[in-house]
This record gives sequence, structure tokens and C-alpha cells, in this order.
Amino acid sequence: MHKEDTLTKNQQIIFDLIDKSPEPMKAYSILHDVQKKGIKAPLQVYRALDKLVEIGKIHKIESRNAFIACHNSSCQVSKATAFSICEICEKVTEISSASLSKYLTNFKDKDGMKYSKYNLEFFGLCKKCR
Amino acid sequence: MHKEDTLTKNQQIIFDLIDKSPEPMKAYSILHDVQKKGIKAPLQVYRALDKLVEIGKIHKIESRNAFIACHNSSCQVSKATAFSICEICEKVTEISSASLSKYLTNFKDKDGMKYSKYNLEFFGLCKKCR
DNA sequence: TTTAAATTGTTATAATATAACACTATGTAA
DNA sequence: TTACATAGTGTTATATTATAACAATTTAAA
Ligand SMILES: [Zn+2]
Ligand SMILES: [Zn+2]
Ligand SMILES: [Zn+2]
Ligand SMILES: [Zn+2]
Repeated sequence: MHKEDTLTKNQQIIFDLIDKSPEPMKAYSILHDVQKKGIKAPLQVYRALDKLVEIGKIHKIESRNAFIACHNSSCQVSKATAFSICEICEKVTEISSASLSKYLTNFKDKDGMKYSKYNLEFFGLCKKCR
Repeated sequence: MHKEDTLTKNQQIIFDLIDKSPEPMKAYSILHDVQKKGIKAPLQVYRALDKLVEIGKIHKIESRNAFIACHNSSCQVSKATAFSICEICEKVTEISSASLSKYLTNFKDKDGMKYSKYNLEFFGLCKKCR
């Protein structure tokens, strides 16, 4: 783990749940699962999610409105992320490729502008689904 | 224009609106604007949007839930897209870079898998906002 | 200690998107 | 032309995702 922040109670509960999940979790699915732990309202979930994203413990898969724990020590606090997504089984994997992140971080657009923050989602079929 | 499909009435109305917009448009904003043309329900908008995305006339900016007309003849029917997004003014620009698309299309993950479909969103500050 | 910042709990509501069903237009093939 | 399939439409209702607003509490510094 590369972020040593101390999580609050709600943040820890929600992070643990996402971290244990084999697949990205959606906010209301999280809500359902943590109600037995006293987290009863959507906002409690979204606030924890926002914070966890901010500090880089989890990422949002934008095309799926779902959240996944970070398992890539080189993604600079949630600012530069890449994922592969299976279009059949919806399996999502965080890509940790030094060359990819180097290429994207150094990429310059037509105006010569560089971007340290990006999100890349690759779509295809995973090994199992091919 | 690189896609010669004939659009239906609703698709044409909604495409024209998005195509003229200087910025990405959200579904309910589109709905508001086309009500005078007889399109009254969210589903009519979402169905046209789905089709327009499918045939590559528009793209969805996933991190913003908004839609923008395609102005990049090299993005293969909506399958391989890249955008820059200004975090202050929200200006969105489609990136047409042969080297970027080549790099990403040829990118192989750890399992040697290639992906012809991807969506990349860069974040930063545009010229004006810097 | 007192003060500011962050977090929590709660209710209500906004914003985004789809299900289900009946109907209509359009194109293709017998 | 008629039959059939496919795509598109109109409509109502509903599901899903996310935030506003406000009061209270906890935490961490100054
Ligand atoms: Zn990560
Ligand atoms: Zn799969
Ligand atoms: Zn395009
Ligand atoms: Zn800007």
C-alpha cells in the first residue's frame, strides 16, 4: 500500500468492502452492504468514496460508475490511471505499465500542452471470454 | 464528415444541436432545447444519443456525462477516442493524434492483449485558463 | 484551550438513465 | 403487392446515480 493516510470509520468500512471485492462496486451496492454497519444514507457512501478517490485508495471506473481499489503503486494519487475492461464479463484490471504511463505523461497535444492527470479505459474481451 | 449514414428525424435534430454546440451537451439540456421540435421525453433523447454514439457521429465524455460531435476523421467509429478537458472552464477538445492512436492501438497489456477500443480523457488547464 | 477544518447524520431532492408496451415507418424477399 | 423483419417512435412509469442544505460532532492544530 502506498498511501499511509489514516481513514475514518466510514472510509475504512467502505474501503475494506471495495478492497475485498473481486470486481468494481457501485455506490448503491456498497450502501446496501454497509447498512448493517450503520451507514444508512447515500451521502455517507458518496462522501467516503470522494475522499478515497481523492487520496488515491480507490479509482472510479467512469464508464461503469463503479469503484475499484488501487493496486498500482505507481499511479500518482489517482491522477493517472489506466484500466482494461472486459465487455462481456465486466472484469476490470488496473494497468500498471511504466511505458504507458511514461508515454501518456509525456504526451503533448497540438498546443504543446502536457497532462499529468488522465484516465484511460481500454475495452475488449478478457482471457476467459475470448 | 466521415460517416454517411442517413439519420432519422430525431437523430438529425439532436445531432445538429450537439454539432452546433461549442461545448459538450448533457442529455437533459438537449431535451430542454429540442422540446420545441416535438421531442418531449428523455427516452427519445437517449435513444438518438445511443445511435449517434454507435455510428460514431458523437462521443460521450464519460467523466462529464456529456456528448460532443466527432470532429476527428481518424477515430474509427467511436471505438478509439481521446479528449483533453479543462478542469476550470470545462472546455473539451477531441485529440486527433496519429502517434497517440497508434501507440494505444498497439499497446499490449501484461497478457499480450491488444485493445482496438479505448477512451482516454486528459485533464488539465486550457490555454485560456493557465 | 479555543478555533478551524474535517467528518458525520439526516432529510429531501436533483440529475442521469432505462423498462415496458403499443404503435409506425422502412426496407427486403417471396 | 404482400408478408415479414428490423428499426424507430411516443408515452408513462420507474430505476439508478449523485448532490443540496443544515445541524451536530470529532479531530487536529495554533
Ligand atoms: Zn491506481
Ligand atoms: Zn471477460
Ligand atoms: Zn471522434
Ligand atoms: Zn479552460
